[in-house]
Amino acid sequence: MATAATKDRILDAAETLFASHGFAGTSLRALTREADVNLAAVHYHFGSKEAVLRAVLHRIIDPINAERLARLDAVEARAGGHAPPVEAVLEAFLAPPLERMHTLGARGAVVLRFIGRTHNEPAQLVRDLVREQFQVVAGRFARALGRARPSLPRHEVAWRLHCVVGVLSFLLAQTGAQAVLPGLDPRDAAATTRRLVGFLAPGLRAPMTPGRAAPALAARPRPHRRMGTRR
Amino acid sequence: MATAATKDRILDAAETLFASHGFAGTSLRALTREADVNLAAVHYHFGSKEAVLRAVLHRIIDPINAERLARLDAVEARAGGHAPPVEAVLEAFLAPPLERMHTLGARGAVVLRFIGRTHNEPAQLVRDLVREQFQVVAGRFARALGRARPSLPRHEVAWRLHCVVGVLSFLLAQTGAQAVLPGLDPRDAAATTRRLVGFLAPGLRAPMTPGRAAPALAARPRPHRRMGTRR
DNA sequence: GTCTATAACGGGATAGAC
DNA sequence: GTCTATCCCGTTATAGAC
Repeated sequence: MATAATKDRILDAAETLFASHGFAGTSLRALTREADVNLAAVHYHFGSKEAVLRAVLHRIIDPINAERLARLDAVEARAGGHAPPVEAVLEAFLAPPLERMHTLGARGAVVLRFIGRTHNEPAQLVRDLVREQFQVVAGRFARALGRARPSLPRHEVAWRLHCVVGVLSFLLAQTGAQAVLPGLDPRDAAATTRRLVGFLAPGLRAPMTPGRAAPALAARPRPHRRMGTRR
Repeated sequence: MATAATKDRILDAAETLFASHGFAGTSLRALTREADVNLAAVHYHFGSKEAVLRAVLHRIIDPINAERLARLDAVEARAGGHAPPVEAVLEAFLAPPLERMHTLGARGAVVLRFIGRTHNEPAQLVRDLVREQFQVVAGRFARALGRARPSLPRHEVAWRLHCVVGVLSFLLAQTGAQAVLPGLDPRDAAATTRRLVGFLAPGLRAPMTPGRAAPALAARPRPHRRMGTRR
């Protein structure tokens, strides 16, 4: 069908450009140039720039979140009534986006960057849409992690999961960038996942931070203030 | 002096708007409205929108990075030839931006969000400027962490520091947002720092991830693929 | 469904009076 | 140093022919 091709070309181009320059930084003309499509076609198929964004977001994020939930189901089923270990829950959360790289082929790197960016997009609209789609997933994973670490207050678990999202989105956002991640091969999703789990799981397993911290923690530079007042 | 007031009002407004809507999402007209300044004044004082960005970036980031280095100096001096503990190095890195909140008063929350955003700004220009200013700091902290964990390959240390930046920037970017961080009081910098150190230090202390991971880690849903091909 | 043409407006930048 | 007025271009969106 020739008509579907146009629509998909628009979505592909939008992915690429939004991933690289953000929503506000991408004009519809740049989009039509990249997609080799007429300007009016965009409005015919989607109605507005905002609608294009919504479509792109769903196409990318929905399958990943579905896969996350499916894996969490599997992990919990395997644990059979018990709380699954933190590492398994983490992997169910982290692996789906990382593995997306392969199933998407050439578009993989772009999509990963897109996902990474969305969580910190300046455009309010983008963040709202993402949060909305993400809410269910975050809730289920927070509960799973809470069961794995019952000694932690619920808000602490939620906060730590939030940190996990921060790391993931930051790394994804730089996919394909100039060697910022030495030794990290974005095409080896399994290795990246293991590495991330290895880094994050200890933090999730850590006990509550004590009011008074480790000995060296009190080390502040004595009156040495060089923070600079306004010039 | 009445002339300096205009320039500073422009910088203040730029901070606020760039932090909220990003570089591309902020127009010079919006800027002049916020600053209550004439459009031509912006060009007189700075020359271009890009130059405004550069000025704002330096005003915010330079003192924080200087403070980071000063604290790292202090921490290393205290260790007296030995490698300072991971926790102390982490705190020297994390505390300065978090404490900035206080010294800046009302502008504090805005500035924090700005810092968080810049690391993931869609605009290439912003990321380049930030990377340039950040390079020296990142290098010194990576070396300090490497000395603290001599058994880790250098690129692994760099990668983990990268993850730390990811967490920090993600949290900062949401400063002042709608209760996304339950239980985290952005005005108590010391508590936030402790909490972050408590979460991140275990990951930095962790040994290299083994090729084959922990038992539960192999848990993948068997042919269950629901990742969704393109529709 | 796809095109051209254009509307209606906002963008950054600048000239020149004061 | 600060203003008004204006240039010129790019922006989203739409009308209407094909």
